Amino acid sequence: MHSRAIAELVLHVGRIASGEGFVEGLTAAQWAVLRYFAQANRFSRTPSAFAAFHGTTRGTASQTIKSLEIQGYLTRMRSEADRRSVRLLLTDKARGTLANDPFETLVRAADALPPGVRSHFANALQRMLGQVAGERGNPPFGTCASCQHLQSDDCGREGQASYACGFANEPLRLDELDGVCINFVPGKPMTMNGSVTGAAPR
Amino acid sequence: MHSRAIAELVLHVGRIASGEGFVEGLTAAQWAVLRYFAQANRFSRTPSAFAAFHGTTRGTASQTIKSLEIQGYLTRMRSEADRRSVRLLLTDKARGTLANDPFETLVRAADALPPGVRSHFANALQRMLGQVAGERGNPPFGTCASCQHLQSDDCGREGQASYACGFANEPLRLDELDGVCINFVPGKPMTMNGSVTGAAPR
DNA sequence: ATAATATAGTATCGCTTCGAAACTACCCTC
DNA sequence: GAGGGTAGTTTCGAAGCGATACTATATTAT
Repeated sequence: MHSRAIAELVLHVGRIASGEGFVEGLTAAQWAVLRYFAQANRFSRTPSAFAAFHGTTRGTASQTIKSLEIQGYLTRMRSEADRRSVRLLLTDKARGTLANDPFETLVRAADALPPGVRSHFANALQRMLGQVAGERGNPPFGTCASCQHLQSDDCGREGQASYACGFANEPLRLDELDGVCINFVPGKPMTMNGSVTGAAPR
Repeated sequence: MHSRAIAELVLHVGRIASGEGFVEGLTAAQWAVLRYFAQANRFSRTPSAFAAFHGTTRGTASQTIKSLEIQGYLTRMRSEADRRSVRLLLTDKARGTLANDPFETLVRAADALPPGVRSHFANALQRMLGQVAGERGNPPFGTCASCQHLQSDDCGREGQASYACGFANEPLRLDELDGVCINFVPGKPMTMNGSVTGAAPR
């Protein structure tokens, strides 16, 4: 199978999985917003971050978000730190609805891959994304696990490592490490030694 | 990496690669039409087939095709066999323009995968497509190589096999075996009586 | 044959979405 | 505190889409 056919497959799978968007009365763009805010970390739950992620304009993102707010899927809070900024959170209604996302068929398909294949598949996809995003000037969008800004400080205590984001200068809870972040920089993959770098997060 | 993240990656790669559609003055939908008619085989170069492939309606497909015809990217011919039907062909202009398809970045990314990884990647993708298309009721769309309708008649002569499509009852030229077909049925991968059939799965 | 039904494709209508540009409010630096 | 940058919204026009109705041709039943 040739590269062109593979590329076409990627597009086709995505189109079929996310198209037919009118399940549950939501459009494809609206599903994308809900999915984004379900996986974005604390620093990235803003209209601008979604716009960058989705490759659209802030204006368009703003409209889609507003429509979801009106329907009760999102709630907004102004940021304390930056009064221009807005925090969006999924409502319980949204979390329930996400189970019916047409996109879930694709999740199941990924889940059905044999475990060995799955990890290689994911790696290949991530490489492709890196290359495509690079050529197109899109931000990479990854998780803390492989981000240059991740700082870990295990303090010599067993099983008690604490993490922080060197970019935001904020400590990170363990459950936050899996969130997608707009400030992601594809740095080195794994943990570092016990030395803390620079200023300690307060 | 979890299944959900993988699924999201597939969508995201596809979105970034095919989005930003206004390169060369064509929209994303128009690029999709050009790509389709560049790879569809003789039986599948019709508006309806494209609509089925792309997961849209015939009306929408008709509009997009008309716009491309007006711009000189497609030419139309009425079918001789079925006078309702229409054959669309890419013009030279279209073939030249396809080189600037934003989608080519994705092709390059697929091409940059190590050869061993690439084939596994393609297999995994195809499995996922099969599952998703099945759940969603989309036609599978594959090539003759793995289609149930493919009939080969090697006449005992070495290297002189001739092929035919049992569905259309038409002989197939060798160069037609790689085209995507709307009548594809995912039958057995490699039928052929006891003879060497290409490379073994490595 | 003729009628009924199905299919390929097109045209029209209204709704939604999108991107561009203008605008407000806020932050930061000098 | 002035200037420039950023977060977000609004407005507007263009394009896309899906639904529906329509024409023309095929196919099947009677």
